[in-house]
Amino acid sequence: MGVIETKKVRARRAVKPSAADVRALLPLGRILDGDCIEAMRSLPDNSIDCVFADPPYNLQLGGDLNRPDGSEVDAVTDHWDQFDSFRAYDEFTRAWLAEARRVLKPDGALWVIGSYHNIYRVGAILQDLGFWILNDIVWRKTNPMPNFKGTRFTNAHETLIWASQGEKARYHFNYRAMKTLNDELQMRSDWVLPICSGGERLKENGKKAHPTQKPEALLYRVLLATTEKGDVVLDPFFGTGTTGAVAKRLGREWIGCERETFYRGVAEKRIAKELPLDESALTTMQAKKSAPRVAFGSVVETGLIPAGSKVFDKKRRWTATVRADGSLDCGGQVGSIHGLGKELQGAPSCNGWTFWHYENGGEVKPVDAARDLYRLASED
Amino acid sequence: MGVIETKKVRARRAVKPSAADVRALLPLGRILDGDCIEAMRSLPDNSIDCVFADPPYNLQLGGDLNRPDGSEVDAVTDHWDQFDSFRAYDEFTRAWLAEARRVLKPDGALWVIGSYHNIYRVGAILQDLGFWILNDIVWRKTNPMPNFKGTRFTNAHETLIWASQGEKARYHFNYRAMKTLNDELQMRSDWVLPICSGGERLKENGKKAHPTQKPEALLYRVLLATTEKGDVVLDPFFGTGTTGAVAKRLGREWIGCERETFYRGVAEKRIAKELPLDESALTTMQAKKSAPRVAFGSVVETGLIPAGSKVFDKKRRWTATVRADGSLDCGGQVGSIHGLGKELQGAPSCNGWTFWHYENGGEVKPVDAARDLYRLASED
DNA sequence: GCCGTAAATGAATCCGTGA
DNA sequence: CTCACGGATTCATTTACGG
Repeated sequence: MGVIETKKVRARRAVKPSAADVRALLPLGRILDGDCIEAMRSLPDNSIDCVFADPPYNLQLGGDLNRPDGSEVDAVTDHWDQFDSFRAYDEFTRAWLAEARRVLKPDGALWVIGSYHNIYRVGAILQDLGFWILNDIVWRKTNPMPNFKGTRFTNAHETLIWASQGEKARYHFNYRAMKTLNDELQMRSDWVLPICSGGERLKENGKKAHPTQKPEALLYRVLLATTEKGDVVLDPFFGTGTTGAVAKRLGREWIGCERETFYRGVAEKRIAKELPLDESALTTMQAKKSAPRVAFGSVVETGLIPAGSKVFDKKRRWTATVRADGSLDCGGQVGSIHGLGKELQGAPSCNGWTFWHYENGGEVKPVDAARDLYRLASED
Repeated sequence: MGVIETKKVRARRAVKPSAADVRALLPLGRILDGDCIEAMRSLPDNSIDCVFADPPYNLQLGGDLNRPDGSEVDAVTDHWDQFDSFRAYDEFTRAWLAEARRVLKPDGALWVIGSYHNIYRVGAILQDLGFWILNDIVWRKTNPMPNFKGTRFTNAHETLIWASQGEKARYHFNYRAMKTLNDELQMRSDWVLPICSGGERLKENGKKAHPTQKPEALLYRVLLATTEKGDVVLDPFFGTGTTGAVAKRLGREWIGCERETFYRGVAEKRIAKELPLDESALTTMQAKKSAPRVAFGSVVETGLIPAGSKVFDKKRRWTATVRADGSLDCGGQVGSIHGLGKELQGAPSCNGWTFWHYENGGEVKPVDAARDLYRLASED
C-alpha cells in the first residue's frame, strides 16, 4: 500500500468493518419473517459462511413466486403458459441467488437442492451469476415413492449443487472428515440416505407439518463437509428448520428465513429441543495440512533422525546423508527432503516425508513417523 | 377437423408425406460427415424415434494433474471440447437441440448425457425449447477416477436427461421390460454401471480410440427402455459409435453424425462386426408374471451372460435362450430363470441361479457364478 | 500355463502460503 | 499480482510381467 491515501482507498476502508463487527450485526439463531429476498437484504455483505437452500420446486405453487419487485406472478391456472412460468421462476431464482451471493463471504459456499423440475434452471443461473460449481451431489433415496402409473422410471433421487463464489475462491472442504465418515474411502458424489420419516418426521395434529422435510442426515453431511464449528449457516427457505436443528447440534450458528408463520412456530419448538454435541463428539479427523507444521530440520535438531544418519527410498535405489541443517546429500546432489526426492525421480513433485525412510531399532519407517513422534513430544 | 379446406390445410397436407415415404429418405445405418447441426439439416422433419446425444461437456481444465504416484492424468483436452464462454456453449447447444427437435417425431424421445459442467445449461435450454423432462437419470459409476488432491467429493456420476417433445406427447416407455431387467422392482432413476474399460474399450495402436467412450450397458438400457424394434435412433455426436453398435444389436435402425474422420472409421469397423440378436432374444416380457424376484437382468445387461446366449440345466435336458430383459425362452415357454426352471421340472419351486448353467471359455458354470462376478464388478 | 505382484488408467473444472 | 517452495494426495479394475 502506498503512502498517499486516495479518496477511494479511504472510502473502501470506511465501509469495510472488521469480521467481528459484521458478525455482531447478524441475527444469529433467529428465523427472519417474510420473503427471503427481503429478509436477506437486511443482512450485511460478506457475512455468511454457508448458504443452504431448498427452494420451491414446483412451478405450479404460484404462491411461492414473487417477482423481485414484490409483485406476484399469476402463473397458476389450468392453462398456464409453461414459458411464462419458467421465466417467472428464473426471475425469482436469479433474485434470491444474487442476494445469497452478496451476503456470502468470498470463501463461503452455496448449497442448493432440487429435482429435475427446477435444478437445471437453478444450476444455469448460478453459473451465470459467477458461482463456480464444485460438485453436484446425488441424494439417492433408499425408499423413494414408486411411480404408481408405471409410466416412467421411479424418481429415486434429488440433486444438490455445491458451489463457491468463483473459480479462484478458497472454499472449505473437510476432506479427512468425509473420508473417515465413509469408512476410509473418499466420499463420493452419490449419497445413499433414507427419506425423512418415522420419528424424525415432524407432525402437527397427526398430519405431516411440512410436505418436503429433508432428512437430518443430509444436512449433517453437508455441514460437516463444508463448514467449521462456529461458522454461520443461512437457510433462505427454512421451513421446519432442519438446517437450524443440525447446525445447532454441530456447533454451527444459523439464520433462517421463512414467511409461513406456521412453519416458523414448528421450527422454533424443534430447535429449542435440540442439544449441541459436546466438544469431543464434534472433533473430526484433521488433515495433515491443518496439523502444526514441522520442518525436517526440527526432527534432525531433536535427534530423532540425527545429522549424519542415512535415509533412503523404499526400494533403496537412492541413499542420502542427513546434514545438520536438515538438507540431504546424495552423492553430491543436495536439497531438501522434497526437492531432492523430486530431482532424483525426475518427478513433478515429491512428498519427502513419505518418500524417504530411516532405520530405527532394525525397523524401516518413513521419516513421517519421526515427524509424528516430534508432534507428540511437543504437544502440551 | 372442419369440412372446409383452407389454403393452409391443403398446404400442410401437400408437404406432409407418409411415414413410409419419410423413412425411405433416411440414411439408415450411415454416419453423416461434418458438423452435426449441418448434418441434421439434411434429415426430414418428424422422422426420428429417438435422439441420443453425448455432446461435448465443455470441461474447463486448468493445468496438468498428477496422481499421488506422480503419473499424469490423461485429460480431455481435445479441440472439440473447447468453447470460449458459456454464451458460446449455450448458442451451440440451442442450435443442435433445435435441430434434434425438428427431426424428432411428435412422440419421439430425446436423451442427453452430461456432467455438472454442462448439464444444467443443456437442461435449461431444452426446457426453454419446449422439451418436457420425463426423468433425469444418474449413472452411478462403480469405478470412477478418484479425486487425487483431496479437494472435492469423488465425481462418481454422470447425468442423463430423458425428455419428450412436450407435456402431452405420448412417449414410449417399456415399463415391463425395465421391471423385468431390475429384479421385478421398478427401474429407478439411478443406474449403477461400471465405466467402459477392458475389452470393450476401443483401442488404436495401443491407445484409446476415443477419450470418452460410453459403456454399451448404458445405451442398452436407454434403447431397451424407450425404443421399439425397428425404431430409428439418431446420435448427433456419434464418436466411435456405441449408440450404433447397441442399436444394431437390439434390432434398431441408427443414424450418426460425426465430423472427425478418425472416429468415423473406428465406428464403421466396430459396427460392421456387431451382430443383431435373434428374434427370441429381442422379445421382451409383455405379460405380468407372478414370478419371484430376479436380479438376472443386470447380469445380462453387463454382458456376463449376454442376451441371445444359451443356458441349460446340468444334465442338459433343457436349453433356453436368454432374452434382452433377462427372461428365458425354452421352445416357446417363457419365464424368469426361477419360474421357467420350476415349470420345466414340474417342481414346486426352483432356484434358477443354481439350476441354469452357461458355458464360458469351455467351462460349464451355474449362472450364480456370473452373479458373483457382477457383484464383484458393481460393489454394493 | 498359472499365480502373485506391479504398473497402468479412467469426461478432472484437483494446493496453500508467504515473500 | 506472480513466483517459489513445502508438502498433501487415489479407487477399482485391467493388463503386464516375472517366477
